[in-house]
Amino acid sequence: MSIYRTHTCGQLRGSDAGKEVKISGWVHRKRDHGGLLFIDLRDHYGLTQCVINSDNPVFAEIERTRLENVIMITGEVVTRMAGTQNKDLPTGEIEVKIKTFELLSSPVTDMLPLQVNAEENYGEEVRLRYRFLDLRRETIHKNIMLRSDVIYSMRRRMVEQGFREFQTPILTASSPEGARDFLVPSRLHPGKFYALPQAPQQFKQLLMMSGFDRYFQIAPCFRDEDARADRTAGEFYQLDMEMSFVTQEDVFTVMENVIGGVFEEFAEFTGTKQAVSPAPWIRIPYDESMLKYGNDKPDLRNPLVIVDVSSVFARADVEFKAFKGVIDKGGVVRAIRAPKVSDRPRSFFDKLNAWAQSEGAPGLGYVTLEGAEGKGPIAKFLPAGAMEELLKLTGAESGDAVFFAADVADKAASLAGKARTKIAEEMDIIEKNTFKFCWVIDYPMFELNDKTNKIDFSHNPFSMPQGGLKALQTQEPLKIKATQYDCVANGLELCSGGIRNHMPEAMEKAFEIAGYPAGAVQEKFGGMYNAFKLGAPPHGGCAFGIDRIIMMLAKEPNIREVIAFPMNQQAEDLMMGAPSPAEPHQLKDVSIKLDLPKAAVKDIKQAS
RNA sequence: GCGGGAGUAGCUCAGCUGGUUAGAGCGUCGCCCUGUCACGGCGAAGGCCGCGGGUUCAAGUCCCGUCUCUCGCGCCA
Repeated sequence: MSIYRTHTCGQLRGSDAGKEVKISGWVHRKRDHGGLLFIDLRDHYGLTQCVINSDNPVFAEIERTRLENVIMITGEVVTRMAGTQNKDLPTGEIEVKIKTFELLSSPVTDMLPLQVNAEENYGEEVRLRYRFLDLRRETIHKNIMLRSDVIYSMRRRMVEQGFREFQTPILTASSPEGARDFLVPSRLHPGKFYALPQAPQQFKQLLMMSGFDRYFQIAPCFRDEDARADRTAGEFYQLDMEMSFVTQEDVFTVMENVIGGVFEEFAEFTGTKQAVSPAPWIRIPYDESMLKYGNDKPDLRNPLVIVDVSSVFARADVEFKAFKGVIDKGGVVRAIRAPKVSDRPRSFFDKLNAWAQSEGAPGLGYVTLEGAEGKGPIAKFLPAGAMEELLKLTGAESGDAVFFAADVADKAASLAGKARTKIAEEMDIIEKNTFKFCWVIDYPMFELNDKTNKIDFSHNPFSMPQGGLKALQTQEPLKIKATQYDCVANGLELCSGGIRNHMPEAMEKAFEIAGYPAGAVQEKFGGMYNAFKLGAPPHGGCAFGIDRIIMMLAKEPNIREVIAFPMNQQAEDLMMGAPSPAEPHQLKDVSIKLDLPKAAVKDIKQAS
C-alpha cells in the first residue's frame, strides 16, 4: 500500500462510509466557518471534501494551510448528512473527517500567478510561464488526458489494421522542398548541419521498400514557420502511415476506420454528442471543390454551394458592365444561392456588402427573387431570358437570394468561398454537433508559379502522376493530376497524402518538368533513388495532424489548449527559457561564430 | 515583414466628453463565524495605469514613438 494514500480524491463513495482512509492532494478550496473547516482536496482523479472541527488539535495548523499546498490527511469516511450532499461531485455523498494532517510540499508562500480553482481566461503569457499551474486546471487537464486517450486509440486501431509502429531519425538531412528547416550543427563535421524532420516522408517510403508493408508512427514533425491559432510554432505531431501494394481507395478505407473510429469513440467528450460522417466519406475532386466551395478544404456543414454563372453575364442581352468587363478579361462570375432570405431587412444585404468590401472586393452583388421576378441592385440588368438561365444554374426559387462574386478565376473562387461561409453564418444554417468528413482528391501535379511564371510541383514531388510516366511524357503539365489527396473535416485540413511515385524514370521526368536539372532526383533523394531502382513496391499513405484532431474533439479554438507545453506565438518557451544563447564553448564545439543582426538578442526570462 | 485587438493591484477586469485621494471580484494578511461546497461578515496591505516623449493649469484618459502578448496576412511541399 502507498505510504501516501489508500484512495484517490475521486474514488470514495457512499459505500466506503466507515473506512479509515488516507488521501493526498492539493488544497483546491477552503471554506472556513470558524469552528468548522471544509477543504476540497484535489488530485488528478477528482475532488473530495474533507472536514475538520476545532476540537481536533491540528485544527489551527490546517486552518493556516494555503491553496495549492500539497497535503496528506487521514480520517474516516462519513456519509454526509441529508441535505448537505453534493450531486455535482462524484464523491459528493461522502466527506472525510480529518484526524491527522501532514504538509507534503514546501508551503506555498508566493502569490499564485493564476488561480487553479477558477475557469477564467487568463492571459497566454502567464499561463505558459506557469504552465504547471495552468495544467492543474480542470479543462486543460482533461484536454491533455483526451490527447493521451486519442493517441492510445490511434495506436490500437492502427495495430488492429495490421500496422506496426516504427521510429525514424530526428537528426536527419534537410529536405529541399517545403517549409524552413530547423538546423542542428554537427560537431564532428564542422560546417555541416542536421535538419529536424518536417515529416518522416522519405523514411516511411524507405520502410516500404524495405518490405515492412504497413508502417505507422506518432511522428514529431518540425517546421520553422510562424504559428497560427490552429498551428503551433515549431513542432507538431502526426499520425503518419504508409502501406504497400495499395490504391488510394485502400488508404481511405483504412483511415476511415481508424480516424472515423477515433472520432466516434470521443464524440461525446465535450458533453454533447457529435455525429460523425459514416464511411465511405465523400470524395470531392480538387477542381470541383475549388468551384463549389471556393477552396480545397470544404466545410460540408455549410449547405450552400457555389456555381459558375459566367454564361449568364456573357449573354448578349445582359448589359451589366461590371461583370461583363471581368468576363471579357478572362474572368468568371460565381454565384451562391441563399434560400429564403428575400424578406431579410436591407441591413442583412448591406452588412454582407460591407463585409465583402472589407475583404477587398468591390462589393457583394445580389438579386432577390419574388416569383419569377428579380429585385435588388443587379436585377434590372437581367432580362427574362437571363434570369431564367440564372435560376436554372443556381436552382434558386421565389424567396431566395443569389449573391455574386466576379473576378479572375482563383480570386472569384476565394471570395465566393469566404462569402459562402459568411452568408451561412449570417443565416445561421451551419450544421451543429457534427463532424463532416471528406476526401479532396485529384490535386494537380503542377502549378504555375505566378511570381516566376515557371512550373512548380503544386503539392508534393513524391506523389505519382495519374497516368504515370506516360502522362508526364504526353500531357500538358498543368492538366496532369496527381494521386494526391487531403482529408478535410468541418473545413479543417486534417491530413495530406498520396500514392507515391515509386518509378525512378517517372520521378526524373516529373522533376525535369518542374525545371530541375538532370540528376536532381539522385542528388536530392539519393537513398530513395537507389531504393527505387532496386525493387520498390507501389505504395502510398498519409499523415493526420494529431493536435488538430484533438482540438476538434475538445472543441477548442486554439491548438495550445491541447498541448501540454506549447511555445508561444514567437516560438519561445517562457517556462524553460527557450531558445537561449549558447555558451561560447558550445559554439566552439560546433565551429560556429555568431554574426547577429543589430537588433539585440532577447533574453527570455525564466519563471522565478 | 505587414495589418487588427489588447496591456490599470499577484490574477480577471471596470475606470464616461481629460478634473480632487485610480475602483471591484478572486487571492494574500488580521478578526468574527459549526454544515459549507464560488460559504458568509468586518477590516487591512497591495498600483511606475507596459515604457519613453509631447499637448495641457491638469493625462490611466488626447497625440507621437516604442516594447510585449494575441488574432490574421505573408509563410506553412
